[in-house]
Formats: sequence, C-alpha cells, structure tokens
Amino acid sequence: MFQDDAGASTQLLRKINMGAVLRHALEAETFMATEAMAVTGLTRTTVLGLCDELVDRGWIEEVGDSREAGQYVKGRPARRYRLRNDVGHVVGVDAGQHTVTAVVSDLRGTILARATHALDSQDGAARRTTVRAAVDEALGLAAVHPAGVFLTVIGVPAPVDENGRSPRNNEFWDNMNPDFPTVLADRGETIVDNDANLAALAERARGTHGGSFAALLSGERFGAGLVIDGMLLRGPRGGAGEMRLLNVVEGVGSTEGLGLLGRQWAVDASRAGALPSGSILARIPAEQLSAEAVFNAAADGDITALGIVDRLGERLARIAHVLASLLDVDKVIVAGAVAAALEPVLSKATAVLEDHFEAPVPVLAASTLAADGVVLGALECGLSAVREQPLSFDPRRQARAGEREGRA
Amino acid sequence: MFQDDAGASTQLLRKINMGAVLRHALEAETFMATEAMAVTGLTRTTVLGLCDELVDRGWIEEVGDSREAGQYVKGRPARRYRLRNDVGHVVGVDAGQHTVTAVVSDLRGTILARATHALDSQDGAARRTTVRAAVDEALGLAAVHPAGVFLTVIGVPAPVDENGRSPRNNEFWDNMNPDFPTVLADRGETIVDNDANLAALAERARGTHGGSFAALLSGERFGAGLVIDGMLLRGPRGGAGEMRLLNVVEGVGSTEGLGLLGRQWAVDASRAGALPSGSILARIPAEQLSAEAVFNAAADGDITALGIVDRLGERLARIAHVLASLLDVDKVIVAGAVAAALEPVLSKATAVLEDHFEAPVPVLAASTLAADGVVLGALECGLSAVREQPLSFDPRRQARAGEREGRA
DNA sequence: CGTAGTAAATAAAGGAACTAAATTTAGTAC
DNA sequence: GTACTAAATTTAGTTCCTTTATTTACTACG
Repeated sequence: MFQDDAGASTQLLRKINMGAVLRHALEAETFMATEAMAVTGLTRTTVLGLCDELVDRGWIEEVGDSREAGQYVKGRPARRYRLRNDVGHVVGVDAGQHTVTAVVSDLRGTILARATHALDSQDGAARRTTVRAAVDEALGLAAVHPAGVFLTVIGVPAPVDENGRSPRNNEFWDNMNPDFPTVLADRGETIVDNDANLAALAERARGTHGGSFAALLSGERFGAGLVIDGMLLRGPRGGAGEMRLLNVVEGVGSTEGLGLLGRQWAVDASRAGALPSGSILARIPAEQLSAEAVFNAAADGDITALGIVDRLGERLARIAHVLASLLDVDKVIVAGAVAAALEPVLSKATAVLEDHFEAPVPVLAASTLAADGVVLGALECGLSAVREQPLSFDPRRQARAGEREGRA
Repeated sequence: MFQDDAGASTQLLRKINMGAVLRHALEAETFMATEAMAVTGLTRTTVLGLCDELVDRGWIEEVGDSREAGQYVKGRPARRYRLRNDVGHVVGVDAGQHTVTAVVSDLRGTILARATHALDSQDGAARRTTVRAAVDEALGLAAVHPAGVFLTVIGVPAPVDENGRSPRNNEFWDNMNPDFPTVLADRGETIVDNDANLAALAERARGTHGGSFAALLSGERFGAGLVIDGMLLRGPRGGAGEMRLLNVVEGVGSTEGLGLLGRQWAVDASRAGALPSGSILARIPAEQLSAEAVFNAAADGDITALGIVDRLGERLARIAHVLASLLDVDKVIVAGAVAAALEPVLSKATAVLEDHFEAPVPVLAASTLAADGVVLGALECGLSAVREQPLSFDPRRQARAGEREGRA
C-alpha cells in the first residue's frame, strides 16, 4: 500500500496512527493508553492525543471507572476508552433463491437483530423490495437509524464481479442480482457478492481452517468459495469457484448438489418400490423425502440410505480431490443447510480419499454455521471492510441525519 | 500495508517518499525534479532533498548535461538524475531437469549475460554445484561482483512453498530443490520458486494478458502457474497449479504433456508401421521424432500428424476448460519449449472450445517467450521484489566488498 | 495519619519532515 | 544589455512525533 501512496504529507502519519489506535479499539472491549502504546509503538503523549481526537470525532468515549475492571492495583489509575456503541452498524443480507435474511450488527460484530422474509416470486423487482423490507425490518428491530449503517453486504446465488455485477447474458442471474444498491440508498455503501464467497469469508473469520480452504455450498447445485493463501478468489467475472467443471470430472458428471441428489435418489427408490419393508425411508411419503432425512436414516443404519450416502460420499471425495489437487487447499468445508446432517457422507468421503487418492488429501468438515453461513459471511465482509479502513467511514452521519429530522 | 505499520514515526515518511522517488528512478531512463514532483506530489524542495540523499546512499547519480536531452528550452536548466548502472543486479536461474540457465540483469531488467550448463546427473548435490557454476559464469561474463547481486531467484520443477521448500516425502522433488541458498551465499538473498509459477510471472510482466490467466507449462508433464486477480496462487505447500486433477478429467486422464504425447503417439504410429508412404513423419527415424516435428508436419498437411494434433487439441481444450470454469481465467497461455510450434494444436483446441463448451470460453495462446519463460520469470520475480522494497537492499555492499578485497 | 511507592497524565522543549513563499540563478530570445 | 522563463535555493513556518521532566491520583504500610 505504501507504493501507491507516493507523496505522503506529514498529515498522513496522523491518519496511519489514528487508524492503528482505532483498529485496536474495534478489537478490544475497552482499552487504556498503555495497551495502545504497546500495539502501536507510539508514546503515551501521542496515543493520548490520538484518543482525544477520536473522542472528538465520535469514534470512542472515555469510561470513568478505571481500575475496578483493571488488571493492576498500584499507581495512578489509567483513563479507559471504549468504542461507542452507536458509532455505526453493518448489515448482512442473504438474498437466497427462496428466502431473504437480513442481520444487523454493531462494529464489534455483535448481532443486534435479524429478519427473514420468504420470497414467492423469482422476479428481480420483487427481490429488491423484499430485500429492502427485510433490511428495514431488521434495522427497526435493532433501533438503528438507516444513516447509522456504514455498509450493507448482500449475498446472491450468482457470480458477481468486483463491481457487484453479474454476467448479463443470464436471466436467472439477472433476477438474482437486480441492482440492489439503488433500492438501499441511504443505508450506507452497498456491496454485492456471491453467496459461496461470503460463506467462505464466514469460515475464514472463524480462524480455525488455516489460510487455504474451499467452502463448498451444497444444496441444489455445488458452488464454492475459494480462499487461497488467505485471499478470496474472484476472477474477472466473479466466476472463480463456479463448479461447471464437475461436468467433465469422472465419477461426478454434473453440478447437482448433495441436497438435490440425496433427495432425488431416495424419491426414485421410493417410487420404484425399491425400499425394503423395514426401511425408515419407507415411512416417509415420497414427496416429503429430503436429503436430511436420508442422512439421518443412514446414521440409524437404514440400508437404502446407506447406499445413497455411499454414492454421495464417493462423489464428494472426487470433488474435494479436484479442488485440493489443483489449488492445494488443506480443507474442504461443506456448508449450506444440509451441513448439519452430513456426518455420514463425510465419513464415507474421507475414507474414499484416504484409500483411493494420493496424499496430501484434504480434510473434510461440515460447517458449524448451519444455514447462517452466507448471512454471517456478508456481515463479516462488511466488518472487515470497516476494520481495514475505519477512518473512511463517518460516525457523525447518523447524528447529523437525526438532527435534520428533529428540525423538520 | 499501512495496518501492519502500527506506530509510524516521523522518519517513516521519509522512507515512503524516498521509496517513491527511487521507484520512479527505476522506471525512468533519466529524470528531473519536476517529473518526480508530479509523480510523488511532493514539493521541489523535498524532492531535491530526497535526491541528495539517494545520491549519498549510492542509488542515483546526477548527470550534468541537463537540457541537451531535455524536452524544454526556456528557463534555468534542470538538474538531471539517473539510476546508477552499478547499484545492484538480479540473477534469474532456470534449474530445469536437464539444463540450468542463469541470467544476470541490472535493476532496469536489461540482461547483461547468460550461461547455460547441461546436467547429466539428477542428484541434488550435482544440481547445486551446476547451478552455482552457471550463476558464477554468468556473473563473470557480466563482470558483476557477487556482492553486487541483490537477489538470486531459482525456478525448479517441483512445488515450492513460501519458504522455498518442497514437500519432503518425494525423492524427485528433493533432488530438484536441494537447498540452493547455502551454495549461493554471498550472492544476495536467494528465492526458490516453482518453474510454472515463474513462467506465469514472466507472462504477467508482459502486461498483455489481463489479471487472470494460467501459464501452462507443457513439456513432459503439465504444470500451471495460476494468476487470479493479479495474484499468483501458491497454496500452503506450493501445490497450487499442480495438475494431478487431470487424472480424473474425462477425455484427459493423465498429466502427460503435449510434448510427451505428441512424440509418443508419432513413435507408436511409426513403430506400428501405420504411417502412410507419403508421410513427412515417415522420413524421420522413430527415435528422432519429436512433438515439434509432428506439429510442423501437421502445419504442412501431414495426415497422421493432423490426427495427432486433433487429439492433442481436444485434450488441451478440456484442460483449458477445467481451468477457466473453476478459476474464471480469461486466458490460458501455453509455455515451454513446444510453444513455438504449437499453432495447429491451439487452432484445434480453440475450435473445440467454441463448439463444445459453454461460454465464456478462455482464449488460448502460445507464449512468445519460447524456452526462456522460466528464466525470465525468475528475473522478473527478483526485479519486482526490488521494485517493491528497493530500500531494503544496500547498494554499498558491493563497494565495501570491493574495498575489503583491495586491502587484502 | 502521614509517608513512601507506583504508574499514569500532563507539560515543556526539541527534532524530523514537509510546505509555502520569496529570492536567486542560469539559461534563451531579441 | 534587457526581458523573460523555469529551475534552484533560501527562509520561515507547520505538523506530528519524541524525550524529559513534573505533577497527579492512587495503594501500601508503619
């Protein structure tokens, strides 16, 4: 970043250092000058000066009770500072195919409210109004003024380029990503990204997966968010992580996801009358069969379900192998709604990987974020944007908007 | 980079600005203060002060004749500065399986000398001494003192992690990457990287491919250097771009490269007596057949060669499709020694992509760097490291080493 | 209760790095 | 020789940080 910043005036220093202190404030529950000195390497005088300015600008506030929460007893009690709760907020949205979920959090990532709206139409205009409604409901529940939103991040089931646009030649994608920013004006900057990418960011934020992994969304169709060396891959058209290549992978042959196939194979068996009389699956009407039901039946030893799970495990193993061998990822994290019940499939796939593929073989894991992966990733995306350049946002916008309304 | 630099003292500013001026000096043939002012946004006073310091430190020198080369006539003639030719040098090495090539350049990227040594042994120790010999020969030809080398970058046919190490469980890789830094001590810092990765960097430096492409090395085995969104992918073990996945891709099934298969299929046809009497290939003894000969024969209309080229084109199309569909690359650049003769294969593959695969389809191109891709990429890798952090290198090391030797 | 000890806050002085504005210098054009 | 031009140089700030006292607000203990 330095090299971009040719021509650094002396005021830039102040900005760098203020950013450093502010970043510490975003992470710490509460902090004293001495801590900030250790983090930034600056003098007490300087740090206190920066804190003064941050208070002026509305980012942090001083909290009086200095020692009671303190880690020390002796000497003059230190002043303590804290990020203001009302500095700004971030909104994360999962604009899925059938459901829209919006979540509001403060800058520390504490979730204040969520709202879920069902979508009956696939039309782009309808999606726009539903997203707006969900966002506004969540903001209302959290009692956050729209002007208090720094960023709104929306996850959509379509490839999205760095400008938030999806390829224009596809009607489905057009409907999934119908220019959300215009309908969310005055709710902060809007970022649109692919749902699998955001799920990957959510996993990355959990910090337990290392720097290189794939987050595999696996409901109806496979889609992956690829994090390599800590970086999320996008591609010029946002197509990185699209799984079209599965069509030409031996033993896979299609992009159909675990959810779809698990359900479909069970339905096929049911309709064909191929379920043994004692089968757990036989008790469920064909039109109510779901992948989760199949996985749970397999966990209970159902023979048909186990057969399906084995086939899915083989399939998943091949997919994981493809990702790991081309991209060297350590781990493939299966996310999406099916993740919770996925254990039998993962065991089978892990066994297949170890028995039939050359080391190093990727670790398979189910996401622990359940169906929230995308919306949490959207939040995380917004939060990390704020953490990277906090000073590019203005904590006073909200206050000014409030004043204006008061006058009106 | 700012956020890493918590605690910026006032001297940091100087360093930022000095780096900016120096970076301009690295690019411009010669420059005046006014230019540097435009580039950096600094005042004349400051720029001249920085130039003074850069002269002191041995980076640049003042050139007297100010106006004769000048773009203007009026006013007081401007002082002119130029990067010193002897500031430092960069060495790039292609430590291939059978040949070692070393190249020496100055900091502007002008190549001063090259040396090529054949390798008869595949033993790691032998490779180390050969690499050292090639480097020293090139340095001798360029009349560059070893202490005048800022960086030596070595490309090897093995995956390499960010610390320059290859996975330990593979004897071949061990021999290909046998701890070069120890044998090149006192020839600057040593960087080891995968050959395909370096070839990709060479292509990136040419600047005509956009931010996302794959450089496909295609001699005996396929290997790729992947550049996505302008970043070179590595992976935790340096395994990104390994093409093991081709084993499970329909219509490909192995990692064998175009060079190997082109030769092998021709040899098979020759030995089986399947070559028509008029065939160009029939005039070449089986043991002298090469992929290049096959491609050239195809260009001349040889029916057997055309058959081979068609099969290879189908294969290449599938490989390009896999890379493009998973990573969204715009372009697949085929590099390596076969690249020059590759046109017939590329035409076929392009046709296959357009006819049988869904858009967007990647552009195929042969590298214009011929067999030099890896060694030029190694150079580029070193040069861009210098360009990024020029001030982390010391132009005076060489002079001091010279003095020491003079005294001794 | 008063004194010693401690760690933070504050104040004062100073240095490094940049800008701005006035002045000087080294040329060309006529 | 005079007018003009554009760069160099000089001089006088400004900003931001550090260093070095000095003061303040507490705890501990006799």
